[in-house]
Amino acid sequence: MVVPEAVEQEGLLERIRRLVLGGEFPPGALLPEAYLAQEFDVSRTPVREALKQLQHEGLVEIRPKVGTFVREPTRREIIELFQLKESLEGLAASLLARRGETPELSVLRRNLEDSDEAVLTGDTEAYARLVHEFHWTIVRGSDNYKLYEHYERLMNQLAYQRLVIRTVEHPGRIAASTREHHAVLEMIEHKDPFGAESAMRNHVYASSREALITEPARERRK
Amino acid sequence: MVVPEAVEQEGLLERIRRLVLGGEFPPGALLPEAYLAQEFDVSRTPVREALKQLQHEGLVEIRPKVGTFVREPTRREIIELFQLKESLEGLAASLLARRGETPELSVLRRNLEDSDEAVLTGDTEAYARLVHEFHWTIVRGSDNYKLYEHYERLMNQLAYQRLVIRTVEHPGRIAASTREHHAVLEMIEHKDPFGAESAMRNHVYASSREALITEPARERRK
DNA sequence: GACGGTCTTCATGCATGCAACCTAAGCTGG
DNA sequence: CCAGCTTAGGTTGCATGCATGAAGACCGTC
Repeated sequence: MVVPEAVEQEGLLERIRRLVLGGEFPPGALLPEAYLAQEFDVSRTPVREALKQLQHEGLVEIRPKVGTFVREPTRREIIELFQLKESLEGLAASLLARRGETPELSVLRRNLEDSDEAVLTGDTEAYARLVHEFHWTIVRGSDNYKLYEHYERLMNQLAYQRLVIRTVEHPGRIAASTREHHAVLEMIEHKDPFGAESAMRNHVYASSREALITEPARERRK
Repeated sequence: MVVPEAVEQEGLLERIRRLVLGGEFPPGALLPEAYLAQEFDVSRTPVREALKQLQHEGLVEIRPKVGTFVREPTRREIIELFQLKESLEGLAASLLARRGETPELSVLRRNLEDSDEAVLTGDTEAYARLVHEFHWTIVRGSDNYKLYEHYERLMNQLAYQRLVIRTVEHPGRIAASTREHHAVLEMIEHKDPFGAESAMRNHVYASSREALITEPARERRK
């Protein structure tokens, strides 16, 4: 699947998004247009356009005439987003299972081999990367680009990178997660859409529960 | 559920979106910033911001240095979007079935009564409106605002209004659709999340097949 | 008549300037 | 000492001007 990325101005949006997701600015911090403009050596106009995008993605909050602030999803929103994640990834697994032999399948097989090894060696960093690849490969393998787009948006809203790191650190979770991944791939290889969807949803649900346990219940700015 | 709508500049985005969805400009037509600016009595800057939003929603295509054009989804994209619709509405029905007695349930009951009457009297216009309300009520009743947001975005991409009109005109479809609506509500009232999801997905799938049959396979601008 | 090159026209992309407005700090009076 | 008001600083919101670039028309030539 081709993932077009216009280099033109999308670069700026990407860079600002990375800035926000990367945690360079703590949640609640002010993101002045002028600063970003100077930082990226452009004028305020394209910065404004990018920030408006990020607002619609839910990553920042623009308080009119006041400023743009880094937004942190509430616990409730995270739960809501994980429910969506479960549904979308379930759909992706189902669609992938319907397809014939695709390049994504060999990627998944290789991924699980590497994951097994990462579990044995205790390389949590590599494991986190492989988990990431596993999920994205399934979504890309669904051969549904609109699903891919919505999933991308969803992941951006989840500020996923910050969450998954903590989740992976749980000792027992890694082994369980790997087993679930194997189960998902097995269903896909058996061309069982329903089973694949079910396995995927179970996996996402279990994974989200872990993430929510780790996630402290913090609220801010009434 | 509260649906906040900032009146500030969202009004402009909404109005331009309505212009595009309403079919005032045929697909492929040029949407000059200057024209829109004059039409809505603002400068080009806010118009540009709104158009960039619509581009990310998939409603328009901005060809750099050339112009902004109304985009028509391809047949393949419509299929992809309907698959997403099936998944999201299935999730919504499932979540609604998990909830206790909510105001949305009485809305749905009333909706089906009115629908039955519209079927008898052959009032297709009222029926189309009721179908619209039925689906949105379920999504709102899911009590998942992120789902609501993604669904809204999905529906915008589907340019739904143009599609559903043609679908409803099929004679046999209306009766079947009503039966399916009743089945969905029954599952929800029985607090059967799995059954509700299943019934909803079946309904959306059947409805999408009708829409795709009616939809001519047209492609444009290679 | 057809083809190639140039040129005009037009729309976007971005920088900049100014006004509106919100926030907070400081000041004054009680 | 505190409360209310005033004022100054800062940030966004929008209008405007200019440069860039693309697409089509037009003209000259073969």
